[in-house]
Amino acid sequence: MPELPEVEVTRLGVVELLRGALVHSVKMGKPLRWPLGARESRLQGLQIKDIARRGKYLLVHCEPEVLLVHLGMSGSLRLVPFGEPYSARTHDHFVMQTSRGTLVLNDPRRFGAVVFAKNAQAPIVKKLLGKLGVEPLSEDFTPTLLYKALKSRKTSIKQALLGGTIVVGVGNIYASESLFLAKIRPTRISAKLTQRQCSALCSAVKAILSRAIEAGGSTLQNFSNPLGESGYFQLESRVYDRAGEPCRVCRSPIKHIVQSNRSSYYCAVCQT
DNA sequence: AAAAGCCCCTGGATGC
DNA sequence: TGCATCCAGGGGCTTT
Repeated sequence: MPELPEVEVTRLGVVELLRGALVHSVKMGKPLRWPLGARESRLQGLQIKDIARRGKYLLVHCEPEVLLVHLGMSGSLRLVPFGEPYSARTHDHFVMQTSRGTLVLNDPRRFGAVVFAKNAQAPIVKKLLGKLGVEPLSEDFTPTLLYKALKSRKTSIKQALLGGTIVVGVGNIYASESLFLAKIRPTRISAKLTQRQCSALCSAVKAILSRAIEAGGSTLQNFSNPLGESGYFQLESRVYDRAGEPCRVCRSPIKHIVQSNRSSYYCAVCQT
């Protein structure tokens, strides 16, 4: 579920309420992708100063301690406001009670993680965040940066986008959607993109991701924010999961291919 | 440095 | 109804 927009919507859904909250207790369930890296009791008494995001990681800053939260493929956070009863659900694997409410990570597949770091300079932080590319919605992500980064890559543009070392946050859905908007086939060799195409792709990524954030996080399934608020309208997919259906621009059937075990969708007429 | 494969895990959809 | 198979929004790690 979670690509950058969903992670950002998640962040926006918890940051105001949790800023300033004191951690009362932490309870881990089944093992997630990585161990917490500290005793649960080590988190007791921490005060949440802010919640930031880097790529698809949420950074719960307690100054100097940091909790890195990743939603993996199937994770979601929910925040039960203080005073309301928390009732455990299947796959709740991280439960943190605070003075403002209970923050819960629910993750059926357990590819997600909550990792404790003593401070922002800790080795685990460097290991997980150190090689990440630029933020797609920042001014750092420019056509020039993209062009230069792609120049040395022999892999397809779809895989380069997904890789996360050039630009972060573009997942499998939005990669297909961005490439459609930029009129570039997912199979195109990265190094062969022209400057003009890089410019179009850079703009497309920014447009697709920011639109999805505004829409409240679009996904195939219903996505609700951590307070359980639904009502977000579903962002219409242009190509993702639309194999055989008519292109919304030219009506020719959308193609489906597999690239390194991930599905890609594109219009063979609109995208070159 | 870059790229390709493997793996972690559960659940829903599909097909026999 | 039961069971096997395939597929799914991610990404770190190992090997080439």
